[in-house]
Amino acid sequence: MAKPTKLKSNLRDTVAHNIEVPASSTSKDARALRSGQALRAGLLSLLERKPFEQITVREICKEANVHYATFFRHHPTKEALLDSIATDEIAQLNKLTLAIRAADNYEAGFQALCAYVDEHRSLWSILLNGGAGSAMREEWVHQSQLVAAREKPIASWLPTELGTICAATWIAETLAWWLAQPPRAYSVDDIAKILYRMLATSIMAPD
Amino acid sequence: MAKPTKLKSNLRDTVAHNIEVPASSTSKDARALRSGQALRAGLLSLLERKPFEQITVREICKEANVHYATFFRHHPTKEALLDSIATDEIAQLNKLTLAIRAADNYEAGFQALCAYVDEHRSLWSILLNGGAGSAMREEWVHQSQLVAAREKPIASWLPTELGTICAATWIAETLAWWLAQPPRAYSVDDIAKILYRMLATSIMAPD
Amino acid sequence: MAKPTKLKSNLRDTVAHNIEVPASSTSKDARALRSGQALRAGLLSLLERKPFEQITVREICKEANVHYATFFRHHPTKEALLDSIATDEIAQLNKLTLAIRAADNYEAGFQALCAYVDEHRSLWSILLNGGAGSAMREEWVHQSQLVAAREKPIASWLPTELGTICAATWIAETLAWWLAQPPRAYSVDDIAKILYRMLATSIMAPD
Amino acid sequence: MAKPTKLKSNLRDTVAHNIEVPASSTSKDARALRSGQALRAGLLSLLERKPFEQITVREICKEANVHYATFFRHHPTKEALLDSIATDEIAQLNKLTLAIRAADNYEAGFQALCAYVDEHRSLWSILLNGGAGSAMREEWVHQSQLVAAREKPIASWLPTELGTICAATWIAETLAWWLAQPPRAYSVDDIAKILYRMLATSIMAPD
DNA sequence: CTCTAATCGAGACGGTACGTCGCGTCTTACG
DNA sequence: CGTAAGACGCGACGTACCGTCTCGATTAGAG
Repeated sequence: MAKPTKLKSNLRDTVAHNIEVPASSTSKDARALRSGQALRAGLLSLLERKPFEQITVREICKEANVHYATFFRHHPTKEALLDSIATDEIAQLNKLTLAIRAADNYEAGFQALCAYVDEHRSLWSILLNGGAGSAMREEWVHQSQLVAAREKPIASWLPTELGTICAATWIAETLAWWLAQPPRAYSVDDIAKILYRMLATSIMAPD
Repeated sequence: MAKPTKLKSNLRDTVAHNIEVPASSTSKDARALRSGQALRAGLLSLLERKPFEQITVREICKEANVHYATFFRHHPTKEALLDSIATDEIAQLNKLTLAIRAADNYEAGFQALCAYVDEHRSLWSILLNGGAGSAMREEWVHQSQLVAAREKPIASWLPTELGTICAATWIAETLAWWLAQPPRAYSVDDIAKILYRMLATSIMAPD
Repeated sequence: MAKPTKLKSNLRDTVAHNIEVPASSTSKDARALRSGQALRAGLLSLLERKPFEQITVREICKEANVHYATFFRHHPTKEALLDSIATDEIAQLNKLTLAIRAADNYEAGFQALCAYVDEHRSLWSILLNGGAGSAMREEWVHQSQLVAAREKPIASWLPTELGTICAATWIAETLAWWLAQPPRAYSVDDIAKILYRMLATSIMAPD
Repeated sequence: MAKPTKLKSNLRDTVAHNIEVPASSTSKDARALRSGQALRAGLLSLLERKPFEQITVREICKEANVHYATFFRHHPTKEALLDSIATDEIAQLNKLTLAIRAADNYEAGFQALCAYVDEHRSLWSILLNGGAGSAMREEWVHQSQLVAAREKPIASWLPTELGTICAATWIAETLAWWLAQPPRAYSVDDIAKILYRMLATSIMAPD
């Protein structure tokens, strides 16, 4: 059954837009770059204050000082903008997440993951605890599924797909909780240890 | 930070409606009951086919054969309707979920939980995997937090709040995954065992 | 070849509107009537000041104190509104115009025509000399053609079709010119005589 | 009262353009000439198929294989382009039209007029019966008025101004009708005779 | 036969109007 | 005389052209 607000899904569902070709990636015009970045910043700024669904394209444009029509020259819909913001970071993070399994040293992997998030604390705080939290979680699980599909299962007692879901969900939720705590309540080490212990004793536990 | 699509939050955010007093709870009129149930059934029916945000009040009314204006005599908004559908079931389920901790026999607790869901398979399939999945998950976690706040922590190495989040999320995700599988692929027993193994050895484990 | 701004043609060209059924004719709601009349008056008022093509639906609505979306609940396009204003009057006038040929007394026919226009001087002043002048002329010729097609030709030296065009055009142009003159510069009688002399001795003259 | 789509009026109404100086007249560059001619041809080609108002600057450019921005280096607006196409021809034709009154031999004058139009049949077919028909008629009457203002009236029973309007309108309508007929249905001679007979027996008739 | 300046293609951008859609309120007229 | 039907104001949606404005890349035509 369709996950409603999944970013990728929404992206795929968008009908053809006849306007102009979105210039998101290939543009070399300095103006286009400035507009694109302003829109990103504008959306992130709004996500600190209100849920994504209540954010209007017009609001993003006003926040970014970019004309309404210009928005659609960059992104076919506001979901696409959120996705283009999120995809890079999620992919980056997912790389670390999945690297954990490949590495011999799980603990070091979690350590790297948490350190990375800590370095981009404000951004990830918005992404996970801001107005797009649930969309981000879904996208996270989705991307994890894609990557995990190419790996071999771990615990035989736990269906691979479900295992991936739980692992991804667990990491995302933990990080979200962490970022919602007072600044220095928990160190990178603390969280890495929690993550490790939880996964090692449950999902990754041998049969 | 605000959870965006949380049902209760949305409910609380609704501004005053000058129309008539919502008849959802206090009404004794037979017609009002019939309308209320028709609206519930209508929304559930639509949730099987499309995401909640894309469902229109007018659609619900058409599905329920209820006049548009009548909808607002029962619920101030469509979120309120979804909430009124979900709250009861979630509370019911949450009672079972939390009862697991109280019970001496964890496995029996999970068994009861899964059996209950299995009995209401089609409803829960819609709620968890239908168009309101993410809202349901958030509401679930939210209610779990409320209940768990009154209990005493278990594992000292795991912050209580995070433990609750993890337990609620994992159960919800596991059930959602289960309900998305082919009808009889996994038995009530299978899922209960998985849940037990996942949770009992980690969250509920002593320090 | 297609007459571009012909009102009827534009009407026919309009694609399907999915909004709600236009309530122009059958509505009994007092509010709908008030909106409809306000829109008519608004357009006429604007036509005194600027060409039809430069008039915007939004302007009409502002002038009429009617919401933009409401416009389309009455008319699929601004051309349709103009048409619904014009058709009645043109048909009325055309009846008189064509009646001239049927009557024994041409002069009396022209007299009646001019008297009618004089009675609705301000309206016709707007229609013929306002911002919709050329559209009105084209519609006039068009309707004349339709009616004349059912009559038998008069002067053999002049192709019927061309004769009709000429008659309709001349009458329209003469009336337009008349209405543009200072109020009492020419009497109803003067114009009736001019029309009679122009048309009776040429178009209606036998071979 | 303002004639709405009159080309000259539209031209006069255009606000200052800060772009570059229009190269239409003063340019000697071969490239500029080529662009200018391509735009003229493009507009005429489109006018065969659709009304002027529905033609887009971008369409003209695509038709002419000229870049959009280049259009404005030649003409401030599409009306200006149409005007620059039409003015020459109308002036040419008007010269012949007015020459009729000066010449002793009216019939020869009409003959010359019709012959000229016949020679440029395809162009005038577009101008009069194409998508800019009504604008052309209005411009025609307008120019006729300007020239006629310097002449002395003919028939005392007919106000000069109205006489000019009717004459110009009559000629324009007749030519338009002629050009809309099958290629060789009416000869140059036929039309010249019709024009002559109509005007001689009505507008030009002595008191 | 350069080289300088005019011309052009490409396209991002701010604007304004379009017509559609769903919302929630509120009036009516009907049964 | 209460309720359905639905007109209405509202405001966001996404599209379409508009005309302005950099930019480089050519390509004349004057020195």
